[in-house]
Parts: sequence; structure tokens; C-alpha cells
Amino acid sequence: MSVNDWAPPTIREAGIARRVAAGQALFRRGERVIGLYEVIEGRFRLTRPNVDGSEIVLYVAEAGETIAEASLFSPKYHCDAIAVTDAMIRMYPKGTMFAEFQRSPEVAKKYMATLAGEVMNLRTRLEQRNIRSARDRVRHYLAVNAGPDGRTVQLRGTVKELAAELGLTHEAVYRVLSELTAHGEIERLEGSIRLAKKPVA
Amino acid sequence: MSVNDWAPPTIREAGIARRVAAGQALFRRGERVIGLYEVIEGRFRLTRPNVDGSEIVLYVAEAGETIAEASLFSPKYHCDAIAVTDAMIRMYPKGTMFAEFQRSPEVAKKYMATLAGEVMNLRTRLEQRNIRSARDRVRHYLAVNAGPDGRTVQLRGTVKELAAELGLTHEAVYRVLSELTAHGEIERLEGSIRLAKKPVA
DNA sequence: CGGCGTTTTGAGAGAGCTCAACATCGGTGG
DNA sequence: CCACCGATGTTGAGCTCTCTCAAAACGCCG
Repeated sequence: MSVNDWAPPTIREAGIARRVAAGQALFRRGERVIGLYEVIEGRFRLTRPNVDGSEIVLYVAEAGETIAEASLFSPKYHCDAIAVTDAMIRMYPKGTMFAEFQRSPEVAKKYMATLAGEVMNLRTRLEQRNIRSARDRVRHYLAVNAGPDGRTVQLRGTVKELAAELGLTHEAVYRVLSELTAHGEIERLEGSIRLAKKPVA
Repeated sequence: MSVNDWAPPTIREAGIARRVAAGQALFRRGERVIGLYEVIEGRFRLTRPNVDGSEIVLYVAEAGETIAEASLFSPKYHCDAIAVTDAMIRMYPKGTMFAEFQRSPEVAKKYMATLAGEVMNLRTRLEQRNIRSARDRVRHYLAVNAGPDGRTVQLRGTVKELAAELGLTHEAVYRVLSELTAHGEIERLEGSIRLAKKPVA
């Protein structure tokens, strides 16, 4: 859900970059919402205090993601955003965004489409987590993320990152990949995986 | 993400109810998008064919949910929607919706807010699935879903349904609930659960 | 009363996690 | 140029936890 997908120059240029040191808060619950944040570098955890004072982690945002979309429609933030690592963000002021939405229904529509796409994406990832078997979960991931040819999956990062996205340990993913390769179901290429055309008997 | 949360009477009244028998398709990939669907009754699975001809399940929609939000912004559906059970849906024509968004930026904004809220909700549920321990996953659910008093969680259905939402077997959830009750962490009431005020030593 | 779904507890097995060891690769600095 | 270091990649072995299968109590509704 990158800002570049929908934001016109007007909004992009209004973005204000800022560094946040590990452990520092980007914003805290109850503060007035000033805008939408895009994580450029590093990682943030969005949390709420628990009854017992402990921290409930609502979400962990990685580089490339946006946070506080929902807060845009609320006067105050409803959670804390704490930098897990040294980080850099870009903030897009709420006022500029809404002014732009008002001025151009096209931009508003694009942003809506981005949000709707993210909903779809998240639903699919959640569905994937219902699959318990590591092998089938990897298979589902590969099937869902196959490119236009229907059988080449571009790997977006390391296998460790893939494992994190799948909610599995990296060891489990390595094992499944070896197994599928040995079985002829997939072929591992440089930075991508190719699926066999036919079901393997 | 109920339609009633954001849709004005204009849109709601444009909704067209329709029954779909189990196994029947509500729409298929490649068909022209006619609108947004709300599942009133029953269950649908959204799927795509796999390379080998098998079915990739992208999502299973229950009563109360909407489907094809992202398709609203696309000329054609990109997946199949098949009724898992006998079902009833309401279809809100795309044209009516966009006309309304155009006419009233307020409505558009409300729908955006709904989508953004759904994104937040899904992210939190995904985060929850990263918790492997059944006990901690239930704890996280309770903490996140505590009401305004911070310690009463209204259960929306049966414990079995809760288990499904948590991605655990109902047995596991029952066991965790007994355990937490025995340990004094929670108290089970009629249709709700109350959390202990203090951390249990 | 009888049937059905939920709730509850028990026992066992399997699958993934944990811990561990080692290979590999790229970058860094002496 | 090479030694060193850290991160990724890879494979092995054991253990824990949840799933699976089973059985029974309970409540609700026809």
C-alpha cells in the first residue's frame, strides 16, 4: 500500500520526512491527528496499554507501509506508535490530503481503491493463516502470488522475510522448499520460484 | 464492515436482494462488475483457479460481511464467488454508489473511513495470528476486544465461533478458558468474559 | 422424550518449533 | 589480499504444544 500508488504530486510534495530513534514515539494515543505516515526505513510497533499496564501490540509496520489510515478520520490517535529500530518516516498532512480529495474526486477514488485492495490483500493473508500445514501454506502463497504467467513467483526479499510473512519459522520454510523442489513441484531460480505446470502425481 | 455503517438511504434503498443456492456462483472471474455485495445469510468462498486447475481459496465471507470492494474499482471481477451454503445477498449497484460519492463527499469520506477501519481490524487480526501459544492468543484477543471499561469482553457468538476467528480448535480455546478461569485471570459471565484487574502473580 | 449442536474433559500422535551446528556469501578492515 | 564478521541459508534431532479423535454432559427445540 505505497503512497505512490495513489497520491498526486500535490500530496507527495507535502510530505515531511523525519527521523525517529529506536524506542522513541512517533505519536501517542490521545494526541491530535496531524496526518498519515509512511514508513521509509525501520520498523514501528503500534500498541495500546493493557488493563494490567502491559503493552498490547496491534500491529508492526515495516518499511514501505503506511500507518494511521484509520486515524485520518478521527480527531485523535487511538494507539501509540513506537520505533522498534532507528527509523525514518514521511508525514502527509491530513489537511492537504482532504483538500486534495475534495478538489479531485479522482484522487479520492484512487485512495479508496488502494484501501479496498489492501483489505483484499489482508483477507487473503488471513485466509492463508488458516492453513496449518507448512507445506500447504507455502503452496497457497505460491499459488496466490504467481505472476501473469501463473507459475513464476517473484520473491520480494530473503526467505527469512518470506517465512515471517507466512507466519512460519525460516527452518520450516527451507524444509518445505527443499521438499517441493525434490518432488518436482517447484524450481528455485535466482530471486524467484517457478511452479510445475502440471500437478505432480 | 457493515453497509449500514456508511451508506445513506439512497444507497441502501438501491440494494437488490437475491438468493443463491449452495454451490451456485454469485459472480465469476471476468464478468463485468455490477456492484458491491453484502452477505445477508450464508457463506461464500472467493476463489481463483490454480495453475493445476485446483481452486485457490482467497477468502471465505460470512453473513454480515461485504465482498468485492476492490472489484468496485475494476471493470471485471478477478475471482469467483461461490455459495458454500444456501445464501442471501444484497447487491448495491456500482453506479448508484459512485453517483452518491460524487454528490456527497461526506458519504465518500465515510466509506473511506470504513475501509480504513477494516484495514486496521484485519492488521490486528493478522498480528494476533503471529502469536503461536493458544493461551497468549486468547489473551491478546481478550485484551484487544475489551470494552470501554477495559476489562469486559462481549462474546459475539459461541465459543466455537470464537475459536474459528482465533484460528484455533474449539477444544484448545475451551481448555485455555478453563485454565485462565482457574488461574483467576478471567471470569466467565453470561455471554461475556471479565478480565482480572491486576496481573496474576 | 429424542435429537442436535455446544460445551467439556481425556489420551495420543504428529507437525512445527527450538536449539544447534555448519556452510555460504558479502562486506570491512588490517 | 586475506582474515574476520554478521546475516542468510541449510540440515539435524528432540520436544512441546496443538490438533485429532473420542466420549460424555448439557441445554435447547421440536
